[in-house]
Amino acid sequence: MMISTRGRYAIRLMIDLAEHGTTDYIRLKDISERQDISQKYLESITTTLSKSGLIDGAHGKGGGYRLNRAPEEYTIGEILRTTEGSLAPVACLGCDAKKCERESVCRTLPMWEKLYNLVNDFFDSMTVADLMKQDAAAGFFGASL
Amino acid sequence: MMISTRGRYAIRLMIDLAEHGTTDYIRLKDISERQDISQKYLESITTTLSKSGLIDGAHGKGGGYRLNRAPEEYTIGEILRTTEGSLAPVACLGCDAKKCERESVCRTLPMWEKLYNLVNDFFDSMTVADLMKQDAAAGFFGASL
DNA sequence: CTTTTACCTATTAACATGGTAGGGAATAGG
DNA sequence: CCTATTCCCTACCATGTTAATAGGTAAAAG
Repeated sequence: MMISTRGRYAIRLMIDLAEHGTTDYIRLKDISERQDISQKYLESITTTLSKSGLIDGAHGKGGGYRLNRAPEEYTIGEILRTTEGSLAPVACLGCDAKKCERESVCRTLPMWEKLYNLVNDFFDSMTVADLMKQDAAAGFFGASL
Repeated sequence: MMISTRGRYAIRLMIDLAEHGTTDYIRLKDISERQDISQKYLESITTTLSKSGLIDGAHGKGGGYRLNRAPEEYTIGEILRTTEGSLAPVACLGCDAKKCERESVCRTLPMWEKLYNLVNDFFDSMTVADLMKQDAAAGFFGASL
């Protein structure tokens, strides 16, 4: 397992925001009902996204959340790295990497690094807008590779 | 995190076996010392690998473990799937996938499936022999992609 | 029949995941 | 000002996974 519910819910939340609010603020309550995710759990995710500047929150009546940019300007990689911390496949890579003393003789490190790049490039190559466009039944992913 | 110590140790163990024993059995004690991994922990990994037919174990004096095939006939994907269970990036994919009722309307599932294939193909495209050949200081991975 | 090795079955400490609970602070509308 | 609404913040918890350790049993060699 690599991507937890946090990251996956974050993506669904961003898509929901993109679909339902262009300029208006969207209440968490509505997103919670539409996406069938606990409002309390969503709160912890929006807090992270808001602090990182991905979304904008407004208090009080008429408040809620709103995207700060156009959907095509959010890469999935950015969303996942914000909510999951790092997409590193092993402990010796990524932001909170613990230095390994076998690093200089490690025969597998180059492999992990290559995969790390592969995964980052994969997620950075698609945006929230891309996921909106696709039809669930016959996604455009089916064709290529 | 995606690959735990179990899978990483398994790869190192297979490389060690490939390097030190062509026909002879290699004692776990020696591997443990060379790789600096607890012998007891290695035991739990060799049990899995042995049951799946990747390696062959022999009791008593002169016993130990041995590869069943040539190093170039073991893909890294096979080793990792054996020890880690599945390389699925999310809970709704892989061997122990929990059926999701949103599957038919899920906008992100095709993305996870594509990544899943990407990761499996990545690990299936390289063998134990490939990792043996490469020099740690300047691996051949550095060049491509 | 003793040594050496693999093999088997627990148990454990630490950590991550996936939430829940209970408020506080700000804003809008009256 | 007052009240409802909404985001925001801190703490807590139940469960599962990870990364081992412990203590044995079985088989093979000599």
